[in-house]
Amino acid sequence: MSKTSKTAYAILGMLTIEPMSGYDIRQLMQKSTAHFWSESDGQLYPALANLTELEWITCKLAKKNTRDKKIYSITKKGRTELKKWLTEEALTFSVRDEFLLKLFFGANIAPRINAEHIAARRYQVKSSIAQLKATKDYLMQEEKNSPHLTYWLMSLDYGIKLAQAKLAWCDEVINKLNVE
Amino acid sequence: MSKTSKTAYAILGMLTIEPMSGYDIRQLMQKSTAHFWSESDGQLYPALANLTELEWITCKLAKKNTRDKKIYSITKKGRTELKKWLTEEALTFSVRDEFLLKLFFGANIAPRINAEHIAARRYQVKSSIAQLKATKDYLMQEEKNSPHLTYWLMSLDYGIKLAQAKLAWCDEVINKLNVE
DNA sequence: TCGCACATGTAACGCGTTACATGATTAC
DNA sequence: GTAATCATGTAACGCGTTACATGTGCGA
Repeated sequence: MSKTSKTAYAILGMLTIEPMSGYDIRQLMQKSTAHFWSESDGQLYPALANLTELEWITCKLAKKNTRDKKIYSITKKGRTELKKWLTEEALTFSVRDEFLLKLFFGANIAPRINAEHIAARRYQVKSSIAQLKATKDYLMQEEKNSPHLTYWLMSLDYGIKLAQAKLAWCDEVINKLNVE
Repeated sequence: MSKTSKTAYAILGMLTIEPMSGYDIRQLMQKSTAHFWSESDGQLYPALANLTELEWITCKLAKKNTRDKKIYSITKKGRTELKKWLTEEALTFSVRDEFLLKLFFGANIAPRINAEHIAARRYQVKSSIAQLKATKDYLMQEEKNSPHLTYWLMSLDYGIKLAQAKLAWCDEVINKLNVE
């Protein structure tokens, strides 16, 4: 197991929800953790093979009509490793926001162009709020009894709160640039 | 020039503030853009050499006492390229927050442990707010006449607003976990 | 019948980090 | 005298993305 990559744990975590295929995991990540964590295909599939070899997960072939599908489940060993990781302090945190980097150097171009960039960002943020809220409503209806619900809602509320702060900031700075 | 890396532009932008050494650029990044953008030594120094070769920047040796120091300046060509980039829409945006990933899977461990993680995070966020505010105060006093000030304050306000939202979220979810 | 969603993977590439190497100066 | 800061770089490594390869099933 690699010492720095968290891909394995992201997979293990997803498999505590229910047994899933690699494709399902990717879909679920895009719907649920994308606003703070994501993995690409090139990470996911090799990691699944590796975890199977380690016996942290097992694989069962499912015939879905004529097409094969690999359904992965977490093992006892896998659960132990996951819990160990969940208990440790989180260290990895990285952001790279090209938009803010450009704005930081905004004095080099016309205020109008910066204002346009902010307006575009505002639109994106607004869409993301709508999407996060829709997911929240969906979960509260469809996953009422899931033991995961509390934590899923927490991570969603985090995303919503941050996005709302971003929105408020956009409005504030657009005003500042327009009066200049 | 690489098509995906923004290191070159981050350097060019910094050099529009004033001529600087590689060491200065790194220091400045850590003090100013770290909350949304950063570069490591292994990116910075080769990029400086590369940009000099392209004539987007120039290099002058400064004798600081007996020790050599390379002071870089942005060229006209460099300014043109920077402005071009600043005008284009920002595309790169990535976050990886291990803390939130762990919380998302929090149902697998005791609520108390999750609460502890959140408390640790709360402390970090609080420190970062203090630091961002201190930087803001410093800039408003010491850079009153800089043409960059408006944009620097905007990026700081972004960081402060977001951190405050994070703080509010921490308080909210800690309460939720404690009453359970 | 055309395109999209489902489904699993591999290979190349290069970005970005970490550790290493070196040495001067300054503050305690 | 010794630890921290100033100062510049290189080399190895591997994480993570992107593009490629392949094929099925289904709805319009």
